[in-house]
Amino acid sequence: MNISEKITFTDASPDDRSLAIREALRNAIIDRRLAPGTKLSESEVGSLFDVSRTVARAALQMLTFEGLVKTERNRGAFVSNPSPEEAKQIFASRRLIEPGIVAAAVERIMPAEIEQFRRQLDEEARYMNERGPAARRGEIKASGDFHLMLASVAGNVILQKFMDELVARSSLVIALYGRSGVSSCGHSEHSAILDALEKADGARAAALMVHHIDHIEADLDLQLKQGLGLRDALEMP
Amino acid sequence: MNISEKITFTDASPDDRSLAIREALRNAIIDRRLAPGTKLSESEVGSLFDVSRTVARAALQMLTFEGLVKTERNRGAFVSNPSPEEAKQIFASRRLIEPGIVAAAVERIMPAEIEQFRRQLDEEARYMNERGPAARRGEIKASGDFHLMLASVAGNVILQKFMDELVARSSLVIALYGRSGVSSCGHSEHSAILDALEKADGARAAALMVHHIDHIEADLDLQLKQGLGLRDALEMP
DNA sequence: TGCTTCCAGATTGCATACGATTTGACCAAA
DNA sequence: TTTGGTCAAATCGTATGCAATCTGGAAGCA
Repeated sequence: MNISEKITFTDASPDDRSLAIREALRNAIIDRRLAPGTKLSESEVGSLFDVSRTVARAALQMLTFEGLVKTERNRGAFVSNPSPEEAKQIFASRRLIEPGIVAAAVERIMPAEIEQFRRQLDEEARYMNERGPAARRGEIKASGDFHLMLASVAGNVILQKFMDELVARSSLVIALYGRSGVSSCGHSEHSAILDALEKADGARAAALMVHHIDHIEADLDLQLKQGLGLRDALEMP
Repeated sequence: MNISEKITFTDASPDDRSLAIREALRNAIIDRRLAPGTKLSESEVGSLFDVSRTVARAALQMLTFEGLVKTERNRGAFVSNPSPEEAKQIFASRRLIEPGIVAAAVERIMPAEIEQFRRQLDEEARYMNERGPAARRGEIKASGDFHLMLASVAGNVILQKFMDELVARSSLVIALYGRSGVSSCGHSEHSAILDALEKADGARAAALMVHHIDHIEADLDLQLKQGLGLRDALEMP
């Protein structure tokens, strides 16, 4: 395992260390530092973060709930290896939820937040112009953060949680099935959405969002993709 | 605590007992046998189900993730006491998701499933005509099950999980803020939705669903409601 | 060689032990 | 009566130990 970002526990999180571990693993997964299928053994995670198996286990359980990790009884936890079917469902869910989110965001967004979005887009652009895997990771992360910021502005905590899950799982899917790594048109589309937001044009923003999701999904190669996991293949009648 | 429905572990669930406990507690909560605010101590839950705190804790953690239980550090777990604000967000989420679910269900529903829905509606009607708290509980449960069946037919596992959470939390909200207990018009509206489904009229089914959700929410009294919990009141700036 | 059997190592599932934190009661003082 | 302080009981957070299960490879047999 290769989790460089060691956590200083006493620092940011005086309590609930399992939550911090969950966050660290989450970041590692959506950053692709942990590849799908990687085994996450309780003792290994525990010793990496200097905690007992108990708390490592709690973190893994949380990730399992989010769908980022799959656990098999008596075998352990593995980074999820979403099937094409799963991928389609993830994007179907997003197509359903995100237009509503931008519509809500239009009603509530404040000038200061628009400014924040602009800065976010600048960061996206910076990563886009850089080369190398680190920049790619940064780009994926930043792109996801755009959607999460929207959810945050929309002001519905429940939808925000759903989006947290959907965006994270999308990152996994893109890592697995992405043709070009990141759809390069993503940035300009984000930009267009923000423009519509600024003009308080909810209908347009929602429509743009649907197209945006379509484009992301269109950049995937969801045709059975040789692998399929072999184990999953047999479980699928 | 008053959980009559003792589980026979070795029976239905050879594995993962925490999952069974979660299910039992879930049912107790959405059936209102466990009132909002009730403390769910780890040791108590554990001894009730004849398991150690470890597995009881896991069950409570799952329920916390679903929003049915709130845990405070070093204090324990309590049945959620959703605020009016939370309630509004729950229904806003449902208004966003459920129309899409019925639309998807229209595309995939099979005759056998329609038959199943009819039986479900019959059961709803039976409870509706009975009197007494047990019938009320049955009615709430059956009414929620209708929505869950729809999600199941829609065939999107992720949305199904979201709906699981939303329906369960809705039950809690109705228990807390429901004016008439159950909106009596619910049954006929379910019936109308099913008719539209049968005629494969997706647009109409979706529209009916939105109205249905509106009606459920309209039956709630979400005006601050005296209580507010005192503790929550201070945490809310 | 190829196939089956069996055992050792590793890992999880679960229970329990111990320290830390909170709570509520009791008692004293104003 | 009310306020404030101290302490014991209860409960949670976490580590660890043991049994059950799975895996992989070595040995045995055809």
